[in-house]
Amino acid sequence: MTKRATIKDIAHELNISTSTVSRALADQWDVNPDTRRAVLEVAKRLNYRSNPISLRLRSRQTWTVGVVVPEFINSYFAEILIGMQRVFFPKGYNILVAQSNETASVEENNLKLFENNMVDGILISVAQDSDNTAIYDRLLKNDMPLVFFNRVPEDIRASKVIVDDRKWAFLATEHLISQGCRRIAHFAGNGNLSVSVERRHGYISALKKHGLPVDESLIIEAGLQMESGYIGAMKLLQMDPLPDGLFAVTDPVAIGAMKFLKNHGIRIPEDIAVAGFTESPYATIVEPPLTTVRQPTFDIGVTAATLLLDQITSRHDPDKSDSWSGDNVRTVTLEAHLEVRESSLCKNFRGGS
Amino acid sequence: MTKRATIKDIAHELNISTSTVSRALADQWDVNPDTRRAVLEVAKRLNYRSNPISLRLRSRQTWTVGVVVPEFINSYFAEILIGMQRVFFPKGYNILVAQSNETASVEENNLKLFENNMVDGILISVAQDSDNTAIYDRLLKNDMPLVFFNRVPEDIRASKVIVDDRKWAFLATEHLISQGCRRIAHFAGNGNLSVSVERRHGYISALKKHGLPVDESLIIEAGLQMESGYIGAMKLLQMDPLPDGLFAVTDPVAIGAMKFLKNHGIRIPEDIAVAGFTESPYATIVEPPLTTVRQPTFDIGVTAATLLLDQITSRHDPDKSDSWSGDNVRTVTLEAHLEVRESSLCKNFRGGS
DNA sequence: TTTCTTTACGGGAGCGTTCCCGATACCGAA
DNA sequence: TTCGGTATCGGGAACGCTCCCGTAAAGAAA
Repeated sequence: MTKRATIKDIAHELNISTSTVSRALADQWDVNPDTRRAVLEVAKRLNYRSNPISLRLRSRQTWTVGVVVPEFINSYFAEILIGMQRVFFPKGYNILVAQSNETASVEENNLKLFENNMVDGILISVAQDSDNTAIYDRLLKNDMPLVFFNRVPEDIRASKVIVDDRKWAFLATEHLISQGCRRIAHFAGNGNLSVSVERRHGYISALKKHGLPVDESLIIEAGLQMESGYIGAMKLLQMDPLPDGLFAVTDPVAIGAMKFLKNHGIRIPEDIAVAGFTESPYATIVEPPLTTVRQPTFDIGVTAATLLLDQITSRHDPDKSDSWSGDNVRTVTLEAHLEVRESSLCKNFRGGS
Repeated sequence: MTKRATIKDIAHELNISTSTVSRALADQWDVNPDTRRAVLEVAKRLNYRSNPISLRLRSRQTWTVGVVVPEFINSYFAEILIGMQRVFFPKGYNILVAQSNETASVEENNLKLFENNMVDGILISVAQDSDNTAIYDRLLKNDMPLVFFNRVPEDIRASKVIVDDRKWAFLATEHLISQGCRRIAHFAGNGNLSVSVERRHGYISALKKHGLPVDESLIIEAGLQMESGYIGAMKLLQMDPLPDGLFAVTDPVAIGAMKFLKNHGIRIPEDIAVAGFTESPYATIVEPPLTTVRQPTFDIGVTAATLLLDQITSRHDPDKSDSWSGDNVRTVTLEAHLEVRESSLCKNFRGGS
């Protein structure tokens, strides 16, 4: 009852060797159909299931991959994780998840944990204040399969899965302009994070394209979460005149700002139009519903996982093993979608149909 | 570079046996301090880290636990998972997470996956339509450490971590009554789910205690997600007169209902006061902010994980091994908190300070 | 009959580690 | 000198499995 049947039990029962049982179970050619049948029957009767640990020891693989995310209570990364599961589970891989809590040192510990556990590969979206480039480099040098997604370091030669943050920030800002906004503020994320930098660039180039002045005082550097939205909105309120548009680096930031502004009698979108980034369920809950850029979260997970899986399997191929020439380094850019909602429908449309 | 140092490498380098190295690393008594020092030095130089797989094979433990949740994009279960991580990671255990998507068959597959992976224990919150009692029984009979949390089966003799759903539903309903509501509708979850049953009971007994009639037509059985809120609200609107209160089985249901009602010109809380259950970030985002019962998610995770850990470790104790007498079966009930917000502040308070 | 090939199976090493047990060497005591 | 004791170490099995290699039996080809 409590003891799990092993290959030895089957062998003993049939008076054959473990080798033969192993071959029968593995459906090899050099085993008599009769014995194979007998083996399978006994295996079924004893409810035999192979011991995954021994297989891992033998194959010198853990069949486990590690995923590091900044957090996963905001549904964005949770959805990505589901996409990754869809790829790895059918292939017999397990997934270990760790949160960096936006902290570089925690991220480093997570990576060490994964190394000690000898994961076969790592998927990572870097923390807000991360400067762990040296660690990524070491991992890559040690031949650890590694794929970045969503938040990626600039100067690392590794596979990445992203959306074109700059492009979609540009389009979101342009949308605000098209709605009649002329003084558009931007709540930017922290400096060195790829998504922050790119989205800020997109914002600026949209202004430039449409001949609007780039006013640095309208760019408020805060963070990525809701509290940052509050803080930014406080500064916003002190401006005279109030900007007529706001492009926030993330939805939570936008929502935090909206809450603060509404509490102070500012109407959205009439007084100020708002757009966020990275669709979340909140966007449809908040009032008015928030214009934002919807990312293909599930696909991001699937794509990143597939890239990693390629690296893992090709590593064991005798094809192109040690030479770096087997170029698995790819950057995949996925499409997104600008989800226009009421929070930004204003100005020339105001009072329209 | 690519090869990980083993105990053999150290032994070879120092011309001693692997046994001695093992003992030196394990800090045993019967090893010369000098050799121990030498071993540790070489280990450090070679960056030796023990191979977790071989340890698992030897110890006949996987140092892995499985967690089955209905979903984890709604932050509730995500927060619980973080609590579990806090317990297991420091002890060297890994966590495998699987979603049942509220489906019994998927849940069954998840459990089988965990069994095949030989997890040391399982934590589970059962799916909405689950009737996998036979499977839970089999797991328990096979000595699999098992702890239920949040959503638990009634008739299973296993450890459980819950909040008193009946009590808090009672208090939430009573709160609506105290606000002047006299015809309170209830959006109930599906029939057999523990939380649905208990919360419905709490709702009914609150009505009874305050001498209000229990009108079965006011109890609308839907689901647990936002769409159920829409559907319920549709039926609500057809009632004449409209109920003046609504207690929804979950926050998403409440929020879905609010959205529908607001779209149809119903004012909250003036026309109908609303309360939900299970705090989520949405509750503060939605307008008006939603009254709800806040659960100690992190503690639920910590508690469930601790109970499971106890079972796992005590199983390997020679103390009380095979006999069932070592009673690890416990039900822990954690406290919650009624979070009163504007969605339910009405009637006698209306127009007040 | 002899030789060769095919078919089917067993032996045993090895993955990395722990741990039981036996062996050696040295020391003081008889 | 001999003996029991202590400190230190090595040998080897074991965890469960795969896979390389060797080998026996049986049939086919010489």
